[in-house]
Amino acid sequence: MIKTTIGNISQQENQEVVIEGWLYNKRSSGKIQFLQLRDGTGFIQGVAVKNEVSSEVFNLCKELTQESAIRVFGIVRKDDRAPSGYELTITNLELVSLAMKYPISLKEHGIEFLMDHRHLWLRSKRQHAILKVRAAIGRYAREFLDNRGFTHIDSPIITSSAPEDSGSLFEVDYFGEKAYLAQTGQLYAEAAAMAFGSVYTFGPTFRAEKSKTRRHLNEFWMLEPEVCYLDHEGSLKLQEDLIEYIVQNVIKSCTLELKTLGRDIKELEIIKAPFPRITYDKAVEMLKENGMEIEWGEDFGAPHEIYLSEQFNGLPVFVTHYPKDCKAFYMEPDPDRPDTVKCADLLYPGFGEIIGGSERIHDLDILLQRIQEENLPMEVYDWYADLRKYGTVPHSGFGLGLERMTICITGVDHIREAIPFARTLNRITP
RNA sequence: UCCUCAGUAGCUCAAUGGUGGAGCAACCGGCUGUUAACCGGUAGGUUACUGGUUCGAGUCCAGUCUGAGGAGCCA
Repeated sequence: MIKTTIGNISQQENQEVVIEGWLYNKRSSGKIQFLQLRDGTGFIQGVAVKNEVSSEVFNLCKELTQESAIRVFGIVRKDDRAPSGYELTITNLELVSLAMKYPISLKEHGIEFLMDHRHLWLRSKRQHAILKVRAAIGRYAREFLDNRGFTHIDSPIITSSAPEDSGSLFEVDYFGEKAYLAQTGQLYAEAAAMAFGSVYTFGPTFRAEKSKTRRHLNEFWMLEPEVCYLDHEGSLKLQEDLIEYIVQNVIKSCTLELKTLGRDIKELEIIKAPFPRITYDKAVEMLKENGMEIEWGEDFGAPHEIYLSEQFNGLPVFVTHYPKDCKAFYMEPDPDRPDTVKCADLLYPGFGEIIGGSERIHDLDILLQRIQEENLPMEVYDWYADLRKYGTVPHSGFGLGLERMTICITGVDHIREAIPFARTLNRITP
């Protein structure tokens, strides 16, 4: 008798094993019961035949309710009728706990109902697959950077200042003083980069925007690499290598999950560096040629980004050198085009922006001038300006949205399914 | 914040201004290969809330609440 998991079941063919899990679903005839089991690592069907098990076990099968916790003993059989290729011929069954009437059936449900039951919805096949992919993305992102000698630095979540002049910060009380939940770890990453060379932060960020779209969360996870002595072009190379590494490894390790999600693998296999690059100027030109309304100097809306993202044979595209008025104060102006900055957004086909990044201003005077131009409170950026006083160097960084990356790889249509417990405009529970 | 739409059984949805129904889930029974199994039966309702029009309102009108889709903001 071997204790095993469904994920490893192929190694136990024709052996008697025990699986500890839950009843996902059940179908029965008078003398045969099909138990759909799950244990967190996968799904498998257990078959109990009346003549081949004790009457106690067969009757217990009949009593089982959806999501009851059970310990299932059986022999692993290869079976072409099974979606995963394997079945379990049940020999014995232990009830760990009988589930009460389970609210989520396998039929259709509305999104409000499902989000109200998110704590249970996580158990369903599709949600399970999405979150396995999300975990893999985070794992490969860290692996890629760790392999390149990056140091993982945690930036604070409670901060005293607003890095960008927006009213999009969640306010918290900090011993009687106003503080805010971080909407980026970038400024801290820049400080750490000057100490460690290449760093990244990876943590939750918060935006108090009353966004109501399939692309926005009020709490989301962001990977923010920051590298000293790295210019704009070097940053783009790092970004495309990172995306390629994540996508190609997820294809390999999450085959079953992507199949569950009905994802077309071919669309993912072609995601390999280098990615095409166009300037903002060129992008505006393309949009105008397509008859879309846009004037130079305006930032792109969702329809613009989607259109641009789909013009490059299924590859993500870098849009570089935006007008400086569209972008954050800390971005390095392009000496050849001082009205633009050395930045890039990476637009994923059919989705839009998944990365935003730039070379940072490293010159103290230019930084102070930009802070002034944007009417930002100078005292807030005191320590940030310090980084330009003591051995300043050119450096670049970017932010990758974990949930957006998850959408692009899984193909799910709404970002609330790309995070375990979404925080959105109308939802803070469960 | 703006625009659009919706709210009826636990869930997903029907119901011309005229006796509120079905499928699934639950419960009882049947079936030895089911893949959201199937078949028969039972039970299940303050039609989101408040007010109005009407002989009569789930249905029409006004307001409120809740949610969804889209826009803006961005990762």
